[in-house]
Amino acid sequence: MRSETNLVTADIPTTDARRGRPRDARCDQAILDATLELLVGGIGNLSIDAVAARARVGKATIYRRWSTKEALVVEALGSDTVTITTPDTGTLRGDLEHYFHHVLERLADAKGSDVLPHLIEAACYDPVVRESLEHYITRRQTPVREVLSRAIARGELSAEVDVDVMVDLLLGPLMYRRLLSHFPVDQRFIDHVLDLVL
Amino acid sequence: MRSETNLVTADIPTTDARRGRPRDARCDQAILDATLELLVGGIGNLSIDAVAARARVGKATIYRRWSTKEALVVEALGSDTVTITTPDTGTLRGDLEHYFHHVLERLADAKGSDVLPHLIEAACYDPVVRESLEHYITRRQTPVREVLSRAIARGELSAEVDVDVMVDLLLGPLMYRRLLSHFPVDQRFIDHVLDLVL
Amino acid sequence: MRSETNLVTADIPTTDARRGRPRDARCDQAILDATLELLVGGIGNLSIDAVAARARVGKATIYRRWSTKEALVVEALGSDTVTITTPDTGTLRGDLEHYFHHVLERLADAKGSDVLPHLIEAACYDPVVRESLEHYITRRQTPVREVLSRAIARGELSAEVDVDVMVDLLLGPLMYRRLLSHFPVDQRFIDHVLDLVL
Amino acid sequence: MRSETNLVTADIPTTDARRGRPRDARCDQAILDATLELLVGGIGNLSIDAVAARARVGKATIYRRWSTKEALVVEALGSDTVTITTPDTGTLRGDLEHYFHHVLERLADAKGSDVLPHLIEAACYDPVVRESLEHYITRRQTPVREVLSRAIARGELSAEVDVDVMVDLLLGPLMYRRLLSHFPVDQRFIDHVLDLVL
DNA sequence: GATTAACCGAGACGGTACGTCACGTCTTTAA
DNA sequence: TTAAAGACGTGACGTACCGTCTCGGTTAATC
Repeated sequence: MRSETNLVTADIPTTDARRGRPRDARCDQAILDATLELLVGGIGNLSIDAVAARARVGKATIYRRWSTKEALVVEALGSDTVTITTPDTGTLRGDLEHYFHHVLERLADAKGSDVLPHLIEAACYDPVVRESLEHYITRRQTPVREVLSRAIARGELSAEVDVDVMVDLLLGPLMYRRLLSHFPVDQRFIDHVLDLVL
Repeated sequence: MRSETNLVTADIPTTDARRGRPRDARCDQAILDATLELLVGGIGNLSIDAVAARARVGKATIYRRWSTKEALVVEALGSDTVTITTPDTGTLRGDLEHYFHHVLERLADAKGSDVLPHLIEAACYDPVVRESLEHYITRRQTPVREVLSRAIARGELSAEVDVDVMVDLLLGPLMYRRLLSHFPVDQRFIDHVLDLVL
Repeated sequence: MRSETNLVTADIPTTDARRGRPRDARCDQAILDATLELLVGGIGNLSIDAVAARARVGKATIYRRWSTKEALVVEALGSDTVTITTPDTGTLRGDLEHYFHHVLERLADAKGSDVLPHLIEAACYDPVVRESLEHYITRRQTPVREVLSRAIARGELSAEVDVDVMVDLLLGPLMYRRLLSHFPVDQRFIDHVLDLVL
Repeated sequence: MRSETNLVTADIPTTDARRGRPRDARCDQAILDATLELLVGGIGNLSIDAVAARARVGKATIYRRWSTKEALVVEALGSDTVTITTPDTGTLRGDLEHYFHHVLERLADAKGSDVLPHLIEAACYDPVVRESLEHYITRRQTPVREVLSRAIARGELSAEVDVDVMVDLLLGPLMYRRLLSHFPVDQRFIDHVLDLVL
């Protein structure tokens, strides 16, 4: 399974079929778990040495799978399989309000987290991280895209609307305010955005 | 001058008047120059040691002035005094198109730059950097705010619109797409955003 | 043949007859060849990984045969079957001069070789290597012993002389000077030694 | 003092006079002490990490002074300032017997030590270690040389005898037997050697 | 003019983490 | 059972920066 969807793993030669001792899946899991556990202390305090120690694994075993710390972190975050449920309230506005409500909660929980900003920076250097990050982001956008699609199907939204742009328009302001502005990201802000966009 | 607007410089006691040898202004400049020169290689390759070596300055001379690497970088970027002109085409749409045109150009120039993302991350840890970053961002938003204000004055835009939110709504999607998405930031995208927001 | 004289090989159970796949003799040869080839770069750069890679052999295949790197090296060197001829010039002095002449030539060839010193060190840890090293040394001493025996038989040397000590007295200074001193090991030195000992 | 006689220290630029913070002599001592303490466990178990930890010193502080582990060990051994007293019994034979008696004691104490063999090997690679090792060896030979000089002054030994060769002749067999032979290095052996040489 | 205090360059200091290498063992498929 | 391949835990390697600290030596304002 990992070999199919893996975007960030260090290159595996895969010369032919599979020769030699296969990788131990328990190692993958132990490493990812350790990463998530250490991640709560901020990505700045997350060292490969620490992950290796906590996962009771050699460092080489980590480097064999992920070429950089960020690649590892992205995958660890991705394995955080909190299923994002797609709301269905009947109206686009209702669905979005529902979705943003959850987002606000998550923001409040992990407020001040430096993980995403760090990955954004890492993505500048490492195209693999970049790709993986985009993959992660896309996954998180899924509910919004579905909500929008349904709205178009219902005729509530013009079929001419570019869903990609619409997603950026809904999520971009939120991210922008959080990362770069001193204004609060709260319910009032969400309402304003929805008022203006819809 | 520096002492007035400086937000990130390390505390200077300046207990009384000033005794002892005064700081050498040429050092400030040499350090900032060295920083800008090394910054082209990415902020990841910018070490204090390297800056000190290139500026032919002791490390302590840097730390005496800036408490962190990011504080130094922010100030070095601040000396990048490209004045952002506020367009005035008569219509809000025209003004914004004009403004975004410039932004696109800048993005194309320094594409893939990691400086802003890095500062965003640094701002998570260091409130001084955060403040300075917001200050920098606000400065860059000035033209948009002015354009919006004029539109409201002209009655082209409802007076009820929250300008702060409107700014996020215009700039957020752009930043979001640039940092997190694989979709291109181009004229077409700008048009779409303006179509939907206005 | 190997199984008879082998002193350092890892234990082979050979419990009963032979079951399973028999060992491939070509592996032995490939490993020894690879070892000798890599040995020219110094024993410090000789890793089991490298030998395995060069011999196109699994590491386990090496460990199955030799328990340590040094055991492997000793055996590889052992295949260096330069027969040491015993000179017979009629006089002890002449025989020894003849023998040392050859030794000087060999020293000049492989000067600076680190193999013997390394084995000496390895012998400190591993009694098997120690034994094998002594065996190797004894083999190289054979001509001297024979020459001395003949001298005693001829009455040229007192029958009371301890041949073992005499051998150390002749070869020790040479080795000592080569390994630990900055003085040259040359014909003049040999002459001096012979003058003093005989 | 160190700066005068130091043979193995990593190159100090010494661009001019002395700029920058001078090296802390206490670090030198702490490192050498730690090295000697750890050396009892064999040189194979002596890691730079361990020395640094025990000396409560950063690894860089070690590498700043000694480029290799062996260079460090040699200097540590050299700092072992057990003064080797020169015996004076009145006769050459008596002096040498006295000296060898001490040597045998030392051998018995540190029997099986791998330090010297290891340094001999290291000297093959690193000319600095080689030089330093020779220096160390020469220092240990001092009593023998003095004893021989006195014997020549007394007329007990021909003035034509090359002292350097004589030293090799006396010490070489001992070292040779210890490192390469299975014969014991005992009083009997010493007596034999002295009988034959004198 | 002497004192004093902060500056300056240089670079040593104790640390932390890095990414690599080799070790010797283990685990797979294939012969 | 051996073979090739290569993953595994371990542990040391030597390097790079970090931010702090000492040096000898300036450079003014104060005494």
